[in-house]
Amino acid sequence: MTIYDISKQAGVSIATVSRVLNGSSNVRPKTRKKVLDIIEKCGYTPNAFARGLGLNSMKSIGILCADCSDIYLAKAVYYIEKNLRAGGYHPILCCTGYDLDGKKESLSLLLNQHVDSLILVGSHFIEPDMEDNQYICDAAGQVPVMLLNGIIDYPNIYCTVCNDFQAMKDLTLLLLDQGITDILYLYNSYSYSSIKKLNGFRSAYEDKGLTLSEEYLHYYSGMREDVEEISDFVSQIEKSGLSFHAIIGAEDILAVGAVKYAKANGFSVPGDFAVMGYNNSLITTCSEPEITSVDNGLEPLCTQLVATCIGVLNGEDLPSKTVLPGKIIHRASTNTLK
Amino acid sequence: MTIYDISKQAGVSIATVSRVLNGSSNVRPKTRKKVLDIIEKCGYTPNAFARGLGLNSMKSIGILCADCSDIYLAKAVYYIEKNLRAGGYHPILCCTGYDLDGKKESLSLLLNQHVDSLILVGSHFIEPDMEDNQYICDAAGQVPVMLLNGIIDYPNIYCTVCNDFQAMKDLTLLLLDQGITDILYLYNSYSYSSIKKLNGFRSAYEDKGLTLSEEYLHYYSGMREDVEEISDFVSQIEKSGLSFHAIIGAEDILAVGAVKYAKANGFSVPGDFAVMGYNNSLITTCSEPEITSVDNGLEPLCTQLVATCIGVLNGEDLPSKTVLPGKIIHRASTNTLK
DNA sequence: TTGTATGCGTTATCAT
DNA sequence: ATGATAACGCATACAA
Repeated sequence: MTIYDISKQAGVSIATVSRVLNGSSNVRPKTRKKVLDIIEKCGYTPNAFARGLGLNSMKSIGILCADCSDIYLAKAVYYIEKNLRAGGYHPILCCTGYDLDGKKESLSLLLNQHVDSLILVGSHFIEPDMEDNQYICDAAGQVPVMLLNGIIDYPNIYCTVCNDFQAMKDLTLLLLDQGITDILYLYNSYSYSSIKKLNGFRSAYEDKGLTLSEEYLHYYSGMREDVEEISDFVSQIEKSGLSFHAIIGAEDILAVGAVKYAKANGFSVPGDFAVMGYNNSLITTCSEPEITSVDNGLEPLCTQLVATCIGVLNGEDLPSKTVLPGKIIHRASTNTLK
Repeated sequence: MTIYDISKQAGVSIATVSRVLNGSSNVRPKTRKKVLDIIEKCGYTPNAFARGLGLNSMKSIGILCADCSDIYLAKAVYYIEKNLRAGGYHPILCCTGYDLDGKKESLSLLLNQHVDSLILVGSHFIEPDMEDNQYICDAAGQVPVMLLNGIIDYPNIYCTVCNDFQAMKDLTLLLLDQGITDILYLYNSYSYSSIKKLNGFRSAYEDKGLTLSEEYLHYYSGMREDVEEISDFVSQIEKSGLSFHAIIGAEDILAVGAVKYAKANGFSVPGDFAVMGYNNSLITTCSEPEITSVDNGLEPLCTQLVATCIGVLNGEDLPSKTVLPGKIIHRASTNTLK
């Protein structure tokens, strides 16, 4: 069933059928109806490949994410997918893994598929060494590139980010304002966001005229989702002689591990120390007590990103950087709700 | 940059370039090298749309899932994506939502994109009323359809499922064998898997010659991921006068809610009652105590499914139904580890 | 082993 | 308002 079959049955040329299909105004209403009726009757749909060849686009968008089974990235993919679909685009998903080579290869794979645009989900895509981001800039030479929670200042690259710096700073200030200044800070990544958060943490101390001792900063390099291992990690830190009255995890899972540590060692949260997480994911409410966390507004972030993406594809001139605020969600692991 | 440019530069015809590109053996090594060198030099890659038009395939596969932000479905999508990529296929993701119309529309969308095959992720796709599954059978008329954790007996539909019946039965027997027979069973779906699990639960009682009172079966219809609401739900049941010494959640989140209920009301788990979940997802270890759960072998399930998918596309004759076993993971919420 | 010619199903540019 | 026809870039049957 092709456009020729329809044109024959309708007694018109394929050009007219094509016009009807694409909503061209230059078609007599009567002709349009006749053609539409036949299309309906035959259940005809245009061949997407041929259409793609002609238009040089299949309205497909490549979504790159390190690991779509990650609870946070999965949510991002979900919102992005929904918005893209609503805009008439087809998302092609590619989970790249966390290493650079995998990302490069995935990106090239999608470019070969002739996607209309690329969406890079998560700050993990921005490497500290700018040279390692060159492949992204190169890609931007072919199609517009959207970054979620990452910044690269380059033509045809559009960034949508949460103000993680400010959110983490506010979170920290909540504790400092209560006089809690010995805060154990746990992080597990050197990604763009992670660095922003750490800077926010530092900045809170500066604002209060306090000096932050580096020994309170601890990088966890174990299994991402192994709560037990994280708990042990905290235990090690405590045994090394460090004392603290709060723990901030740069990601929720670290905070969950901190609560586990408390339970395992008979400490009370927030009695003996407060615990805070980041991302406001489901696991903050699975924990006991539930964990105060930052909602970084993933949904509006994704909505904004896709709007920019589609806008750019439509030739609109849009700002290359959008920053949205985070929001602190108070729960029982802290005494911050006043 | 097209195949014509390459052919000119190499001084051969486009047919030869095409042969080189597609690994045809009938090319003189010298010619092949010359062509490959030029391709390399120019960084040429064939146009995917034109290729798709000619071959009537872009090696793309539609992945349908109700909600890829669901912790379990996200993992499934992850494994499936990985295996498809490894097989040289491109996954087009479509989150359908849980209602039938959304599923139908999504499926038709992907079919219009001319995917080579469809993968339906999760038992939610199988409606109790077989008539409602007709659109899936219709789709199977066009491309092979793969079902993860669902069964439809129909030509060109291939099913890969976990033996949820047996796994839930085994889980229940662990309790019955300990003399715990008043088990509160929580479920939140009437999907294919959910029914299988419930049947497994019932069957365990039958095997032991016990009669199961229907008042122990409770359907939770609230927000999927609202732990607080689930906790309240259990509280209501208890207040209605039902007494129990174990709670089985047909999904982990229900078990997490059960543990919350215990904490909120001063009960000890597993002292006052045991708690069991299903899916062995991350949240079982975020809970305190950690929750005994069934690992339904999602990774091997997905690997098997994709292997079948690619096999079928290659014309192999493969079984239309594969059943893999689940595995109980013992944790502190039960006294079952002997 | 290599080249020629045709088809794949559209869209778009001309004419009419 | 409508029709004829040329791209679009590749694969492939057929010739040589």
